[in-house]
Amino acid sequence: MPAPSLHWFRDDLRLADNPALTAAASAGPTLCLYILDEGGPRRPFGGAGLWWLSKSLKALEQALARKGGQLIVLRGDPARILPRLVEQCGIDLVTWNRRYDGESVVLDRQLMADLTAAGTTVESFNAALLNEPWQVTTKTGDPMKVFTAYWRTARQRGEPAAPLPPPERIEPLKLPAEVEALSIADLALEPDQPDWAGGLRETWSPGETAASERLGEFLSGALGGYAEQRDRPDREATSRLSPHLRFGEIGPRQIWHATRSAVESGEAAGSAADAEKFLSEIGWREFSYHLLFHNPDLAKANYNRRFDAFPWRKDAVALTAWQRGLTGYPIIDAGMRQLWTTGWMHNRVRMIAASFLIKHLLIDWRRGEDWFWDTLVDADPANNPASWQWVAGSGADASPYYRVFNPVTQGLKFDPKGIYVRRWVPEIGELEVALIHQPWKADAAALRGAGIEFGKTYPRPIVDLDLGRRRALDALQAMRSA
DNA sequence: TTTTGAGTTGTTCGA
DNA sequence: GTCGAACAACTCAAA
Repeated sequence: MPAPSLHWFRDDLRLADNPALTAAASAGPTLCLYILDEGGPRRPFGGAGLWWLSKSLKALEQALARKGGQLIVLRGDPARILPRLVEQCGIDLVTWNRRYDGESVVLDRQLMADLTAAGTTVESFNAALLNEPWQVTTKTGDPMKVFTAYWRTARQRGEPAAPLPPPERIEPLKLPAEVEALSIADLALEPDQPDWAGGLRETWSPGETAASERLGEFLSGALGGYAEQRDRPDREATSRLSPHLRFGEIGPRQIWHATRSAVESGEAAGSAADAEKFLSEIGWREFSYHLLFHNPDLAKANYNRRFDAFPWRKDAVALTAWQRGLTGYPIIDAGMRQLWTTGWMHNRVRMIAASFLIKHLLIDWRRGEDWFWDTLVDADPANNPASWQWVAGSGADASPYYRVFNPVTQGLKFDPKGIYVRRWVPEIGELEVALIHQPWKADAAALRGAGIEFGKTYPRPIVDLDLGRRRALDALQAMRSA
């Protein structure tokens, strides 16, 4: 007896390895629903995230249509929309894939209770993680707090399940006339006036198909040498899968198995060591979700509460200079402009830029986390706060306090020829390699030759590195003795 | 309960 | 130019 079912898409905008969609589609005619969550307690998407979402929903709509299905889009508060829709459409089965941020956990739990009480079956699944956050524990059953121990324990649980194929066919459920579905364009997710998304369009292809192609290209290309090259922002040495993962256009089980089989069959360019390094990055994503689930206020509160006494500075001028890529430190300015233009920043540069804001400028990590949340296409409720707290030293597995990245040293080490800087900070591009990461050391002739006038074409450094470093170490001392 | 070894991503100094 | 040590002390995980 076919049961009218509803699959609620959230952070799982794909057909393959989507257990909740598969369950709904095999039960009977299926209403495929996306709700733009507005006005509820959940953290709203940033601008870059909304852009990606609009493209990803379009790709999902087309993919569903190829299977006979239809994407229904609504906007508003899911807690109000979903129960009414279930009643209006006579739905017997509601499915979704689980989310792990505190607000979503509360909302989903409440919805499950309400719908179940009203006589609807609700089934939730795991599409986002290799391991549920509660499945990896210490011997005493506590959440893990150290990455290496976490990842070792997670690995000992065995291979992740094999990914599911997409449903062969999705029978659409006819909507009653009183339900007014929107088009994706109605959501007005893309920037209009001004249209700042040109760099995003040039850089990215959202959607499940593109995600799968990206993984394939990575495995047969940049995976070779990944362990060594992944820190080089001047090269195409990373997977660039992060926004696809963020929106669930691809899942970690698919990545895991594709990587393993590509290496074993010899199709991949990389060694087993490269694959291990890459998969451990997936492990960091898992660890971040583990931390978020067990610490729902991860984006708001210091994981290590001793940092509540940290003497942050308020400095709107410096914060703006950092956001706009006008700090006078080329590697940082390059990263911040790459972020603004493409919605993405190389991970190594994220660490350098974050360390600079937190330590040299002494600005609260939450200001930086907010900015990344708004501008990153991969802004993730777990990865973003966990990584910022890690750099700040307030997070799990925190770095020693004296680990203050020097933007010149880091630039010379990871962008040795200045290729990355020249690409994003072209106004100093004529400087020779020795000066490209420290233009203030150029003499008058070199500056004239490169067409640089400090304060006009490019800023002087907004803070002295030695002063900034000492001030950061002093601040940590002050916090410790507070 | 106590003890012990270990812990993503660095910088600077001085030999 | 290269290399090792110091940086200062804390928490976690497991035996």
